[in-house]
Amino acid sequence: MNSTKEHIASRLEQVFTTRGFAEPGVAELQKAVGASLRTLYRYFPSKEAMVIGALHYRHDRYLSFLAENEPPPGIDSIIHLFGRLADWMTAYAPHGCLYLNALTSFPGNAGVRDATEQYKHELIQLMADRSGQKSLANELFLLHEGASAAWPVIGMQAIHSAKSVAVKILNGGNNE
Amino acid sequence: MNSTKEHIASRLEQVFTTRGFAEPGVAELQKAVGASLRTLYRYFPSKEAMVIGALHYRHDRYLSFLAENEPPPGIDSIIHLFGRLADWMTAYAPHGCLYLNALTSFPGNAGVRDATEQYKHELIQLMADRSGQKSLANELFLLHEGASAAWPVIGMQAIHSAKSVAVKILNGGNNE
DNA sequence: GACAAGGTAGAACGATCGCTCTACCTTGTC
DNA sequence: GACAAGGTAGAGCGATCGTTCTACCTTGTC
Repeated sequence: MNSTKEHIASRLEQVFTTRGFAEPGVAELQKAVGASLRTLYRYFPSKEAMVIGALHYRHDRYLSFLAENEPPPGIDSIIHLFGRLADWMTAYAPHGCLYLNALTSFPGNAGVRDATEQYKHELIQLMADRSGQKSLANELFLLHEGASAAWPVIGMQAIHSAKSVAVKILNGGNNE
Repeated sequence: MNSTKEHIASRLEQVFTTRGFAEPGVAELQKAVGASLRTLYRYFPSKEAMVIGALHYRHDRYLSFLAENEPPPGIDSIIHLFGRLADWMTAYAPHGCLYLNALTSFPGNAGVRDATEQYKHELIQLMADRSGQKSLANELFLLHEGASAAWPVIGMQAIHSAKSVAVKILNGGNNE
């Protein structure tokens, strides 16, 4: 990705994060991006492309954010993951998970749905790898999504509850 | 609420449920409602009012749906609740929780935020009452929100995981 | 110093948006 | 049978939407 495009994607992510997907028009996006309308459309030829570009940019950024100072697989790795999630939500996600937001704003959009599918599979795989317990991957993913989704409603309590439940099921031994 | 208004609210809920909040314009809402534009605006004088009207209508409907055949408080009541949630999502919520959808479609809207706050508090109270364990109310609410939010992404697996985690923490004894 | 690549600024397009308005029809009441 | 209440049908408002376009300005390369 060339650097102008990357810069634009980064700004787009920021606008969608703070303003949602439905409310800002392309004029507002352009102003926030700081480039001309023509340049914006050169790299992202429609509003839909801007949305999907922002999602992919966020995904890459989130994965490397999670990986910082990552301990070896096991319960500590999951605790660390939820700690990173708390930092992420605080810093970058006032309105919750960007993917879920996009999906609910454009329920009929195929591009958004595909991007979300990919995001989901990679995260479930991540849960399996980092917990070391494949059978708990779905439950851990649910806790992750639940915490992100409930964040705009109950804030840090969402992460706290999710982490606490994660520890319980990881210590439970019985993997059902 | 008079019956015309109630009928309109019911149809509005249906449209927002299936089509989201951002995509349908007032013209589409009117067509789905089956009333004239003038009548629609008589009862809900703006699109925002239509959104909030639909949310309140859904809330009442959801609470009485959950209450059907409700067992006495305890673990069975929570299991029953997640069973009802599964039925609800299957029948009425292809794109997840209507409140979360509204909140993410209009992150800046005060009316939507207030309605969601009220919804949240009533559900947390419900969790406390039905589990009989006030200290688990937040965690149970998180599981409920997580299941609703993850539903469009992983479907019934979301409810299954949430219910299974709920049983684990209710049986765990240690309420942290 | 000609030229292509890629940038800015912003006018203008047709379509659609939320919303208001006029004109008329039905129904129940006195 | 006059009248108010509340309904339908749908044209039309100004504003905004996503998108395209023209016109001009850099910058690096041959």
